[in-house]
Order: sequence, then structure tokens, then C-alpha cells
Amino acid sequence: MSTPAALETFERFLRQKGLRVTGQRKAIFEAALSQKEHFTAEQLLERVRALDPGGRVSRATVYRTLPVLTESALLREVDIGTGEMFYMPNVGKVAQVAQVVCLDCDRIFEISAPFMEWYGSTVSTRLGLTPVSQRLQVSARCDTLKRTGTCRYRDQAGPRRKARLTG
Amino acid sequence: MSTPAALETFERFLRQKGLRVTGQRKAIFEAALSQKEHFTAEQLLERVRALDPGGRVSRATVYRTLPVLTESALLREVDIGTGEMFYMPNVGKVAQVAQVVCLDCDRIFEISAPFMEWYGSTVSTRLGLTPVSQRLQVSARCDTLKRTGTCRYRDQAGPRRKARLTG
DNA sequence: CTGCCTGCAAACTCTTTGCACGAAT
DNA sequence: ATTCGTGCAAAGAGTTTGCAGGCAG
Repeated sequence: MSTPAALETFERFLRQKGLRVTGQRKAIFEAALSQKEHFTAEQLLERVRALDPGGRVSRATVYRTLPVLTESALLREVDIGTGEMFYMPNVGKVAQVAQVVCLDCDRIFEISAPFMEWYGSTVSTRLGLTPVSQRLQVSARCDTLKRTGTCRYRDQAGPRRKARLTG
Repeated sequence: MSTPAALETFERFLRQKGLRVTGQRKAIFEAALSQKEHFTAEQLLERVRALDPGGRVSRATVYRTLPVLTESALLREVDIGTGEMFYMPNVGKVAQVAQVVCLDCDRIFEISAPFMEWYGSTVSTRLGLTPVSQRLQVSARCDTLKRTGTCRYRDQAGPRRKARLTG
């Protein structure tokens, strides 16, 4: 569940941008903020419909609303290079975080990476650029899986890109 | 142009994997290794056809050959989150590199990031994972553009994702 | 009322794939 | 001769968009 305070933040943001406060936008907002894990646009749509069976929210509106939510800093976009975009409620401060993606269970772990910002500006400045954002992502394999045959984590949508040249 | 030595490496790799040494694969190899910058599958196809106007190489074959080239370590895949994959001839050692992407001119700069590997293993181990690879990417804006209105660099395919909520 | 928002479905982009033919071994 | 490789076009996945009607302001 989302806090009423967050909803107000959202409505304020909408009005401030000259956008209308519609039922769909509020429903999508509620569904998004109620997520505990990373989620895709499709998963968000399911959740919206689950939370409000009577409501009519289309896929298109979800896709059109997601950018609004990320620009209002209520959500954070996470691209792990699987072809689909992931989103995450932006609880607390917008700390610099990196992702560790397990290639076995497809789970996304977030870890703080405070040095990233420093690094980005150091390198960018040298190139005559001003850093806007930085992403660090580690792909890894599950040790437990290798030993016991099972991974203790399981969920999340899997990468689209197929294994290559497995021979 | 690619060195004959590299071509031999490629042919050796193919045979070792039980793959056939075809004209198309060699043509694609030549075109790929002749690139100086990052390139997409589409750009590679254009280059293949430009270098060998008589040859018949299809888009499908380019897509099917790219994984072979990356697995033979002759190319490196670079995903900057634009929806299309970029490739780069893997000259010299496979050092840990990060990318700085200029949002104004869409150019991709590569910088060495030696600490990345250490960081990946530190964090992964703590999660019970074994790191496979890591990506660090900095998005930045061009200072020159902001001041003078022009960017000194210009080329490369641009991001697919459109600007959002520009109002 | 006016015009932004929405739903629907079609369009789009990049990439993958099924199938029948052609070529490497 | 066998297979694997290739070309073609269609399929796929995720996301965007044109259009007509609907609802917020």
C-alpha cells in the first residue's frame, strides 16, 4: 500500500506539470507503489487490474503513465538489458545503487555504490561532459544452485535473450 | 582492414567449434574488424555489402554470425540501453571498460574501469554469487554543445527511446 | 465546453526463426 | 553425400502511436 502522502506528492506533481489527475493515473500510481520488488510494465498492468477489478485501465495508459512516475521520482527505471524495462518504487533517498542480476534465478539485487557518482563526474569531466546518470550492473551466477541444484531465490521475469552457441 | 592473423584466428575458432568456414562468415568478419567505432547489426550489414557488392549476405546471417564473433572474443558486445546492441572490435586485451554515452551527440566513449572487477566480486560474493560480468555506464551531456551550440562529435546511431515529458 | 486522456488496435524496431535450397566438408 | 548454413519472409517481444470518443478542469 502506498501512503496518502505519496499520493499527494503525485497529484501535486501532476498539477504542477499541467497534467490531469485521472482515475487511471491514480490507480496506476497505487499499483506501482504497492510493489515490493522490481516489476515490468506488464506486471504493473496485472497489478492495477487485480487491485481494481472494476476499473478500466489499458496497457497503453500504463505505458504512458510510467514516464510520468519516473520523472516525478516516485519510480526508478532499471534497465538490466533483457529487452524489457524494470521499475522500482523509489523509497527513501535516491542513493546511487547498482544492480546485481543473478543469471540463474533472474533476481535483481540492489546494492549501494556510492563511488559511482564520483567516478562518473571524474571521467565525464575529462571528456568535456557533464554526467547525468550512471549505471553499474553485475551479472552473476548462483553458488547455491551450482552446489545443491536449487536456487534459494525464484521469481521475476527472465531475460529474453537466449543462450548462444551453447555447444 | 583486418589482419590475416585475425582471420586465421577466426577460422581456427570456427573449425574448433565444428562450424563451417563460409564466405558469408568471412565477409562479415572482415567488415566487423574493419570498423573503427561501435556499430550496430544494421550498420555491419551495410558495411558487409559495401565491401563486397557482389556477395550475397543477408541480415539474418549477420545476426546469426554476431554471437559467433563475440564468443570468439573478436568482438565485444556493448549494451547502452537504447534498444539496439552495439559491437566493437576487441583490439588488444579484454580490459575492464566502461562506457560514457553523450546524450547530445550519441557518441560512445570507452574508458578503463579497472576497479569494476574487484567491485563485482566483492558484492557478488556477499550475496552468494559468482560474478560473470559487469557493466558501468555513464550518461552525460556535452558542455561544448551547451556553450557554443555545437557538439564537436557527431556520428553513431541515436537512442531509440524518445524524450519524455519534455514540457 | 475545450482539450487533454484513454482504449483499441495497428504500427514499429530490433531480433529471432521455420522452411526449403545451397554449399562446405 | 551429408549436414550445416543461408536467404527470405514471417513471427516475436516490448513499446509506441493514430484516431475517435470520454472525462477532467
